Amino acid sequence: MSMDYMFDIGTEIFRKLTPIKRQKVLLSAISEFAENGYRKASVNNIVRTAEISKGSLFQYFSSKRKLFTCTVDASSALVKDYLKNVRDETSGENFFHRIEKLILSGFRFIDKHPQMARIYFQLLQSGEAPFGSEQVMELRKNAERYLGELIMEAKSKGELRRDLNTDKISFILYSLLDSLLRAYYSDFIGESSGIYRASQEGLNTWVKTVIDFLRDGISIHCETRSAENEN
Amino acid sequence: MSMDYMFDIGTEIFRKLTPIKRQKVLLSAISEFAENGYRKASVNNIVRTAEISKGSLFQYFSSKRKLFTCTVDASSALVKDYLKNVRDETSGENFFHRIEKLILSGFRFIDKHPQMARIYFQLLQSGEAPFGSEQVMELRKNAERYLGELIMEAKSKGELRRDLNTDKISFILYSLLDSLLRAYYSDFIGESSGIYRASQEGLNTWVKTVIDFLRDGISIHCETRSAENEN
DNA sequence: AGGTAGAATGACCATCTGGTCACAGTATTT
DNA sequence: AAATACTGTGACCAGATGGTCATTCTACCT
Repeated sequence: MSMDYMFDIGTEIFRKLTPIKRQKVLLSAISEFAENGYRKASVNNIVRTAEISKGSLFQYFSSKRKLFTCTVDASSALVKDYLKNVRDETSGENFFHRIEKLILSGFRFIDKHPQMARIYFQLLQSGEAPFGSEQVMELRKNAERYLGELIMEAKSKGELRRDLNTDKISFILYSLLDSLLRAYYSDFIGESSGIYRASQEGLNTWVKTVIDFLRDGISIHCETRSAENEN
Repeated sequence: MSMDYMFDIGTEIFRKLTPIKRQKVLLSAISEFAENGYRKASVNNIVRTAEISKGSLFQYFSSKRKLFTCTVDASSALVKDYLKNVRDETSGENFFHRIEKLILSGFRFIDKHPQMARIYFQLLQSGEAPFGSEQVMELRKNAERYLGELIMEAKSKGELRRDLNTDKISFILYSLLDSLLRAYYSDFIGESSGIYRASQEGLNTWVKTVIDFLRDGISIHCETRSAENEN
């Protein structure tokens, strides 16, 4: 782990640099993009904080756009790592436990890599991407596919109802998880709900609420339900 | 309705203009902001499509920022209108029916005012606002409060379980609805799920899926559930 | 030490930005 | 008809943007 995520990135010249310098440049870029989004991010700022000349930056990455896609690639490589870890570590466990661990792992990712999280979030919903929306779509599709696999596995193990549409539930589940993580990350989404920078305990009760909701919904249950359905 | 949403907006001079001209200016601004977001939106473009001089625009709205907040105000006034209508028209109906109508009303809003919807969406999650995040938070809080009232009403009518935390469920519900509407609006969110520009029929099955999910969750139910809980 | 290949540099470029203001145009009042 | 008040206008401003390239510097090879 650690710095593997910045390997196949940038031009040859960039890859010849010492790891320290490479990291300094990439971290500067990540920081600037995270803080300002793609458009307002300034290459001038990046070269200043990275302490290199502008000419060098454009020798490392042929354009601002390219530099951005590289930072995104680095970030999504890390995300995939987290996802894979959760899947492996919870293999065989109950579906709802797996989702619980997935959420907690998401919180940890945000704690450790808030700037990458920010880039990722901005990208995934504002669509303010310098490249076509296909690549953004691909990121989302990957996540939904991942959830879809968990769901199918759980269905076959009898933990979920078989009549559920996997794709639709994947979408719904993704929306929910995404929203939780965003709320943990962002003040103006999460403050009212109390998720933003919540304590471990606060997070746990939130996760419990969400899992319960996933499991059973919100209606009055069982015998009573059939009556309620008629209105 | 129709054009009421652009009344108390802009400077005195702007308000003295003929409604036609006012609308032309505001629509130009809305269009530009929707297409490019706040930052990339260009006042030069706005004055060009509105066919006024730049000097005039800055006499109507003292700054780009002010112009933006005015378009947002206009949009959110319209949104409130829609919300209020749904609440009034479904008064007394079953909770899940109300939510269903709320979603459908959301789709209609997007159909009729796609540009306003875009501005609203961008604002509410990218946080790329020219003003403090408090105002953005306020928009979201309003929506959650609205849902919270529906939920409390339903609880008191015995349609929802009393042990549910209203605030948390409001948050979850908001996330779900927001995500649905976004998917209907945006290609790169909604294409994989098939919601994007879906037919009326496609939308209906989606709404049904979501409502069912809300009602009952995804686990195996009743007798079987207690066994499942143990793993 | 001299030569050479490749990397670092920052002044410079065209273009765009939000915003201003002296002036021109047009009603309205006297 | 003259004077006054108000609105419209676009050339112009300072600043920032992404990107370039002739030049300088550095390090390795002979």
